[in-house]
Amino acid sequence: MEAKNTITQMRRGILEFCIVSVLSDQEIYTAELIDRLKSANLIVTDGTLYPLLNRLQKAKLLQYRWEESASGPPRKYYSLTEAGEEFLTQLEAAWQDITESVDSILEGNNA
Amino acid sequence: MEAKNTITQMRRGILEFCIVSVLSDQEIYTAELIDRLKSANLIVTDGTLYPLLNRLQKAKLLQYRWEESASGPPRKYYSLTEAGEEFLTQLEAAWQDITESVDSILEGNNA
DNA sequence: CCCGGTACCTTGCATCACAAGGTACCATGC
DNA sequence: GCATGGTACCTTGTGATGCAAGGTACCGGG
Repeated sequence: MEAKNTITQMRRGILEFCIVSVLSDQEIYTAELIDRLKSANLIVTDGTLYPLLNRLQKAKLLQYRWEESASGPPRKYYSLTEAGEEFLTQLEAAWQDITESVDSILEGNNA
Repeated sequence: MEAKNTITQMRRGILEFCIVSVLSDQEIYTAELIDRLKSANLIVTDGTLYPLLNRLQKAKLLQYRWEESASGPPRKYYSLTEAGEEFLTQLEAAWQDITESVDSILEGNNA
C-alpha cells in the first residue's frame, strides 16, 4: 500500500490539532481521549498520545491534575492553559488556510 | 512560535497530495510546480520537492520525460502513471475522511 | 499472594520537510 | 576560449514525530 504512509503523514499535526480542540472545553484523561478520537475515525495508540501530551504540557499549553479512580490507578486529567487556548486559535487559522489551499489546488485542476 | 512546528506537520502528506493532484492533468517540471503551489499559499523549496518527486517516481507513481529548454539545461517534465492516478484517488478519499474527522471534532466541542 | 485490568511512560524505528551546499548545462560578452 | 550569470537537478544533515513493542505501577478479588 503506497498510500498508507502518505495518509499517515496527512494525519500528523492534524492529530495534535484535534487533541487541543477536544481539550478546549473538557477535562479528560488519555483513555477517554482515545475513545473520543476513535469516534471521529482517528485511530491512535497510547504510545502516540503520552509523548505528545507530555510535550504539550512541557510547552505549557496543557495542564493536568490527578484524580483517583474507583477501579485502578489514578488518572491524569488534562486541560488547556491560556497559552493553549491561543495555540488552538493559531491552529484553527492554519487549518482553515490549509483547507483553502487544498481546495484551490483541486479546483485549479478541474479548469 | 509553538505553532510553527505543528503547522509544518499539518502540511506533511497534504503537500504530497497537492503535488499528485496538480500533476493529474498537466505535465510540469519542478520550478513550475513550485509556482503552482505558491499561488495556492503552499510555500516549498526545491530541496523539499526533488527528493519527494524522486521517491514518487521510484514508486512508479510518476513518470517523466526530458525536454530541452531554450534558456538553460533540460527539464524533467513529470506526469502521473496509471498507478499514480489510483494513488490520487486514494488520497482524495483520505483527505475527505480527514476533513470529516476534523469537522466532527470541532462540532463536538461546540455542543 | 497471585492475577487480570487499568493507567502511565520509554525506547527504537522509519519517515519526511527544510536549509544549505554542490554539480552541471546554456547563452552572452569579451 | 573562457569568464559570468542564470537555470535546473540533486544530496547531505538536522530535527520532529507517529507508531509498535515493552516496561512499571496501582488496584481489587479470590
